[in-house]
Amino acid sequence: MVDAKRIKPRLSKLTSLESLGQAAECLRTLAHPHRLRIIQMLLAGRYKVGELAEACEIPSHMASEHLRLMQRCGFLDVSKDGRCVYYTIAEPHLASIMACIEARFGGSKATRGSASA
Amino acid sequence: MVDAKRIKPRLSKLTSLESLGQAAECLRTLAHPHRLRIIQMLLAGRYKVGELAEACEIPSHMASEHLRLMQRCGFLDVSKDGRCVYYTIAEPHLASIMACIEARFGGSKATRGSASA
DNA sequence: TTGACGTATCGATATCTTCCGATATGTTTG
DNA sequence: CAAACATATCGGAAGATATCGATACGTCAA
Repeated sequence: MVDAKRIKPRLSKLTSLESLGQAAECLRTLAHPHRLRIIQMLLAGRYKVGELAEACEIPSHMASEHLRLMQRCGFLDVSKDGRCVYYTIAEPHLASIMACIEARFGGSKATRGSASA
Repeated sequence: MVDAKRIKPRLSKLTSLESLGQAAECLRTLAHPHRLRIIQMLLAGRYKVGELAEACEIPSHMASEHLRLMQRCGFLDVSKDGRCVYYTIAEPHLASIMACIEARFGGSKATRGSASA
């Protein structure tokens, strides 16, 4: 081995740029303080749009837009009850990503056991 | 269930909007296919700018910009060797976040054991 | 029905990001 | 020294995103 090349690990297991593109889209959707808070709340309980908006200190029509964005990329599900609308977590991986984020940025301790990193 | 209210968990442990703002910034930095690939490679080995650029299929001056971005937000460290420049992972949490991303977006199998879905 | 309420949508604007070509810097080789 | 090389920086064009006020829609109560 003439080469430092030997150290080079299996590039074979790189995620395809296409998949990374999807991942990047999801991360961009995630990358907003109000949306992070919404997800954090939704991982912990059931809230309607107005409550989420209030917790984020934004008008509810803006919470609505954030929610629609996250719904359209598969993060959330919707259900209506009278004139109230409830969104729920649809993508289970959000829990572990949120755990990573909380591990790095303080906030809350792990919700219940099973924290990954 | 009249008492959906009962389910409301401690909002007390919400991460502050300020911290979520920082988290969002980091996520935005992460949210790019070429940057994700660069991080994935750097988590696995040592590469110079040109190699990273080639793996991302971009001109190296663009890899350079991505690297600078990630360095400025604390993800990477730099070291020079002759006319080559090596970047290395400076933020240990990147490993766990990358693991989450890989768990969700296929690409590579878990680095060691613990495969999820 | 009317009005109040909760949520959603629209159009415009301000801001940020990505990408590119051109060019600059620093390093090694001849 | 000059030329080749690896990397970095600059300026601008194109596109994406955030936010806002206005307004529309569906539901409930009187």
